[in-house]
Amino acid sequence: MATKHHAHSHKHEKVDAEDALRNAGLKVTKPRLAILDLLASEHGPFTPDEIHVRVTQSKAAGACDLVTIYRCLAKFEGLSLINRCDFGDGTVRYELGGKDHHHHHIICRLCKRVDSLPDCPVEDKSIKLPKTGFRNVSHRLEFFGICPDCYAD
Amino acid sequence: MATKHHAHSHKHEKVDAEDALRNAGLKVTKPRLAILDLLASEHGPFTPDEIHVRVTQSKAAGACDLVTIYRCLAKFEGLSLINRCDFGDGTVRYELGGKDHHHHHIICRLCKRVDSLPDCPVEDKSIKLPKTGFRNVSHRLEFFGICPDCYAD
DNA sequence: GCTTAATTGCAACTCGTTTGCAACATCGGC
DNA sequence: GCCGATGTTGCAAACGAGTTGCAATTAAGC
Ligand SMILES: [Mn+2]
Ligand SMILES: [Mn+2]
Ligand SMILES: [Zn+2]
Ligand SMILES: [Zn+2]
Repeated sequence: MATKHHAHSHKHEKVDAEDALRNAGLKVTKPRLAILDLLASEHGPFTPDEIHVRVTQSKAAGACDLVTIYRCLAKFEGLSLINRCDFGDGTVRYELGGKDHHHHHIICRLCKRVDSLPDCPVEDKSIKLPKTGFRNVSHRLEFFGICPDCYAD
Repeated sequence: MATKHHAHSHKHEKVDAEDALRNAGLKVTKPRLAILDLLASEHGPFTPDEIHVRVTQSKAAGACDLVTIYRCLAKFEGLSLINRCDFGDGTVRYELGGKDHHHHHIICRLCKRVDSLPDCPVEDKSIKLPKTGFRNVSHRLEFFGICPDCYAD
């Protein structure tokens, strides 16, 4: 259930991103491919600024404006191509996402390192949510602590 | 375990807030009392702006600057007198807090109403946190949904 | 190729929050 | 009660992530 190949393409790494854009009804542009390629190659999550720096430095796409990064990310998020993470530190972060990529993170309070937690404890253990009368309930859950590297003092 | 009375005070409603400030080593000022009184009388949580409006309108304390609200809230939070809530909507909120006031919220995506959930499912059910090697782990958990009032269409 | 609609760059803007600094109020000591 | 040291406040200016208007550019369909 992956890796569909275009008959005439020689750039295999980009086929997935191109397909994703075409399927979403978006035009295939250099900045968009570069963003999707970055997020596919590193889990992140990355801030728009970090994405901008990396995309601009990458040979693939020449420099592009930060505004373009913001606008692409907004589009991608609206189409559920990526997930937005908010760790409450004044900037947002993005990682590749979609339906079945729901997961959570643990962030080191000192070095800010972000680890992804593979399982969602809310879904897994069917935590008893107090009956609130709310419908269509989703959740946001993040953990904070001191990572092994940082408590080696 | 509450309601210590100052021998000479006639303003009984303010004794708690005054004690809290004195115990924290902070000077007792009108804006600080007004903020603590507000948070003691309504659960909130409130944005700094909302606090500013209510404090300024309250007869108790004359107008004070928004900057003062921010500075008081920062001090209070540092001393764990209040808790900061971040619902990811571009502004922060505060409610009375401290050690044993840990709880979570469910926010309506439409009308933005905030309900407090009395129990913490993470602590209650000792959710098996994947062994991350992190120490001193805390968490942030919020729920989002459509409240009963809003899905009456 | 040509047309049209989407995308981009640039500059200006928004808005929550922070900071510098001088005026001021609180508190402990007298 | 007054006084001085220290903490607190108001005002204005700055900050920074994110947004918006608009003209120039480019991808996509024919
Ligand atoms: Mn992740
Ligand atoms: Mn609450
Ligand atoms: Zn989850
Ligand atoms: Zn909890």
